[in-house]
Amino acid sequence: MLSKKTQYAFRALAHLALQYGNGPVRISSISIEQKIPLKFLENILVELKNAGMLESKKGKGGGYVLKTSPKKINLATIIRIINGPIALLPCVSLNFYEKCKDCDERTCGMRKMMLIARDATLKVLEKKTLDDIIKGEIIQE
Amino acid sequence: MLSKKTQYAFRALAHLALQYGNGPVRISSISIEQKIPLKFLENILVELKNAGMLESKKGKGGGYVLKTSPKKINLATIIRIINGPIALLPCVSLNFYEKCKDCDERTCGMRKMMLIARDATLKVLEKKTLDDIIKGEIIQE
DNA sequence: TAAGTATCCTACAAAATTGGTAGGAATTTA
DNA sequence: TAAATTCCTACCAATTTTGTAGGATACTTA
Repeated sequence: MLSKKTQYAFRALAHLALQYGNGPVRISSISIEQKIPLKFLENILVELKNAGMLESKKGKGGGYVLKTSPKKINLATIIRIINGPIALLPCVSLNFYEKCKDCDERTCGMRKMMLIARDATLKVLEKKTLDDIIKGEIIQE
Repeated sequence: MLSKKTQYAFRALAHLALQYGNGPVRISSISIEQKIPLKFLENILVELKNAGMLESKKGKGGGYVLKTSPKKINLATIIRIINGPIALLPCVSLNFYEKCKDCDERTCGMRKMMLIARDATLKVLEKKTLDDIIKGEIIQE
């Protein structure tokens, strides 16, 4: 399951996606509108910035902006930055690979299954973007 | 990611799958051959038993046995017993559903994406079985 | 029925992770 | 220089994970 932190990250990014093109958005306004603890949100946004997903500006008129179009930011990338591996086992992770001990990868049956599961999940998460999320939000009258 | 406990469960179940039809297998022999801490393994096997996946017999000649054929035990079921939800968010979980606050499910774009991801993952995990795991283990000469 | 064998139950606890807070430093704008 | 805003370091409480300890319960055999 995604951590609460990751869910906050998604909400914050969706917020920024809706404001894309309108200049910097302050942490405090994201915090209030999305109901995310301010100081916790600070940490999250800095992480996303260090990972290259956001740009920031300090001082008056400052805030955060998506570095690229919401259409170019896929969900797998976001999850990897804040949550970590998407695969179910370290030994089948593309970005966080770790060998498991007491197991020969050539002969490990579990690994083979988890590879198939990972590919199925990734196919979705790498295709869907922030833009798909905000398009999914139906505006009520 | 799957917890270590879940990985132990898989190893123990694969072990039992290989012995399927040969009568009860003692915890201690699984513990030794699969290198799983004995007392921890006890807890895991009791959980699997209480969930209806295993049968046990006490006393001499006792041990654990798969209740049904390895072909009928799919990976999603195992994960749910020991690890919990497979979905990435509680609000898209079939077996561990929880409503998320501050979000209208009819209009939540993130939920829609996570539903698609869940379905893709489940399609694999519900189809693959313990038997697929042991068939995947190539015997070396 | 007694001894031996094996699972089952309850409780505890160390270590790691998660979720969050505090306070101030650095930078930008006016 | 003052105000606004992000950025950095450190800390901390709650929860989850990964076990361990010790004995109770049940079954088998003699």
